[in-house]
Amino acid sequence: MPKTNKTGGFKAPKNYEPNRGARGTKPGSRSAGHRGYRPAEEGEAPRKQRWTTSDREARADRDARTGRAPRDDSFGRDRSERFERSGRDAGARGGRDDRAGYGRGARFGRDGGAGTGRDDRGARGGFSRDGGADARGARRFDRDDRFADRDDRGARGGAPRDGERGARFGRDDRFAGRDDRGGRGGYTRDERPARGDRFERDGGAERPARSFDRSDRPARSFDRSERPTRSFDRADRPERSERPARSYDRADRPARSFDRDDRGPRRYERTDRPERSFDRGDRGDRPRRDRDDRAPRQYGERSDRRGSDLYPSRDDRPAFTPQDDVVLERLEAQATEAKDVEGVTFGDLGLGNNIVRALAELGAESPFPIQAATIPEVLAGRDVLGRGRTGSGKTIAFGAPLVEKLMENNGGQKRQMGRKPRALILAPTRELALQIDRTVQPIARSVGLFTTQIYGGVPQGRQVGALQRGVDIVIGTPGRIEDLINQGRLDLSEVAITVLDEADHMCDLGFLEPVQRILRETKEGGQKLLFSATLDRGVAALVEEFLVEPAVHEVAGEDQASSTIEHRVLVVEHRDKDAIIERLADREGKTLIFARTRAYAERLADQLEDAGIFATSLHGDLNQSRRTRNLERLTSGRVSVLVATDVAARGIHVDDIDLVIQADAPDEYKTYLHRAGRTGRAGKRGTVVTLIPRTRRRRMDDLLGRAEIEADTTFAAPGDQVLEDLAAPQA
DNA sequence: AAAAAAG
Repeated sequence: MPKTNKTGGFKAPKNYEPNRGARGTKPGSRSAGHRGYRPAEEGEAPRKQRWTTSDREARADRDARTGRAPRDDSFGRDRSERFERSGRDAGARGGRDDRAGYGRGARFGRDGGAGTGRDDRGARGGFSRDGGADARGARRFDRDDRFADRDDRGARGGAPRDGERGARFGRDDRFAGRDDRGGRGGYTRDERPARGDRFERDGGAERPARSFDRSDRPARSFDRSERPTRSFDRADRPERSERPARSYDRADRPARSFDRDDRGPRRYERTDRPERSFDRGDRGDRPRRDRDDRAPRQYGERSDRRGSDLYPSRDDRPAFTPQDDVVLERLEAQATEAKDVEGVTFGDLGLGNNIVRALAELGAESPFPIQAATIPEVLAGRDVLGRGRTGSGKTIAFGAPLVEKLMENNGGQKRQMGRKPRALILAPTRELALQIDRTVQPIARSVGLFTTQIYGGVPQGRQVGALQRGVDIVIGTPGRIEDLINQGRLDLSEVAITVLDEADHMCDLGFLEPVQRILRETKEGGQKLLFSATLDRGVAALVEEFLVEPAVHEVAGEDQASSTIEHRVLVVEHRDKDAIIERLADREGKTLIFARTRAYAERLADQLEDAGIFATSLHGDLNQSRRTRNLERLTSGRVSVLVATDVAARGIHVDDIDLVIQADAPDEYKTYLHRAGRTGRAGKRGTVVTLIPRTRRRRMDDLLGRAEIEADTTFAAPGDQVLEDLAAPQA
């Protein structure tokens, strides 16, 4: 057996950035406290330490407090030795050490890294280059040629792609590499199944559960009794909207639909939730199964419970202390309805002419409800919590008044060199930071203010340069911002307005503390704005420390029922999963596929490409330039399918995605809502298809219940009509 | 599991 299969050894080193190593930088970080740290041996002098001792202490301290696993130094050392052996590029990967556990050793351990994967293609193409641009260019052509070729190719049979197409060298190599890796000589493409075999092992997360399942057979016979409904369901599909098939499903949760009708926009105000206790009791009947089979779920549920009050939780035990109750109360939102803002203009809300014009140029002629609700509050200087469905215009809701306020407080000292930033916008992903800047920058420019992006994954030189010239609004991600603060290159002491986009995500474990530290750097008494599509008590830690009597706003009637998104759940056999995804993705229209891991996202993208579908991937194993480029490919329509991890789940806006496929179901209902929010934007129709194994049905039902989503659940196998229907373009 | 930090 190949030694690498556990870590997905065929995966390419995504962050390999050949241009860095080519400059002759030293390999890997060697400073104490870093993963690759190795005390000087082999007569090696300690490397330059970029972080100060206090930085590292702070980090160690934080790691301890967040319960992060101690760094695995042996692994790190092992790896860094490999890097050294490979004799290049290790320096380029420095900062990524934390992520490493991920098949990195495997990737490099084999043969010094050459020729094992996609990235190396590019590397090989540009090995002699001095700058990354060439390499990237070469790679792009490589890809594009491949697409161009595809049409000519007709059947992608076993015809080996020979070297006659120089531009595609990478591809061929990749397969060669794969053979190697699998330890399985010279199969042709037709032998693909072998690959699936390996993948199955890879996706084996469900495997153990399966054997358990077997002992749980009662559940299965139950399933069987449901089977007939499958054909029934299909026959009925035209009237799907009526959801006849649901009725049997509903038996679990009778109160839900009732509840729905009853519910006003302020869902969280409901105090009686009969169905919940019912649920609990039901579960109590099978304690054993819950414990053994679904430990992770219990965990997930718990965090939901703790974190939710804008969304109903299915728990009626007294889960909060009096102190929590205060927070709960503070989070009660004022609901604004669309009709409340009819005829209101941005000017009416208090924005100046320049800004109104800039907004019009961005396509925002009149304010959306969330904007009408929050803009006056922000202008009045209040702290604001804003919740609005994805795509409801949150960026403008905070961006426009923020600019207006900065302008008002300009005090005549405009555009001073090296002036300190006066506003900060934090986002959880780089893509989102970029996207926010694309909206905020034109607004800021319209009144002569400057923005800059501060995020990782790119050289900091330009960012530092911009700061030295002086900017008014900093937009970025926590890591680099904190880094620059520690370097003394970013001073937030004049920041009077701070915005947290996707605030609840920023409060997730691991994100919260950097965010808190950053907020503490900002001006005391500064205004704080928290926005998200799913804003719940998870933000309490921030609210308590930083917000003073915040105004809480949401948009009335913005629940899933009024959404333009249709939700479907497909129960599939694991072995069919890839084929089903392939069928669903082979369609007109833009499709976004979510996978749980980077490796799976990459593999799926590969598979789809191999099937002749224009697909690409987006995840944290790609370097930033490729992340940006791949996202742009979907935006521009050069590919129609993007396979992404949850890096793309929140906030990312791409026009006209009409199908979202969840290759792996999310663990949290909020994740579901955010992923689903990538489609059905601006009132357009969209479909969300979630693939689950049958063992996950109940868990999925619970999740949908928390998200207040009604979804049809059907069994599906390759060749089923339901797949054709779902793949059909949205009307 | 993923995200976010290394001229």
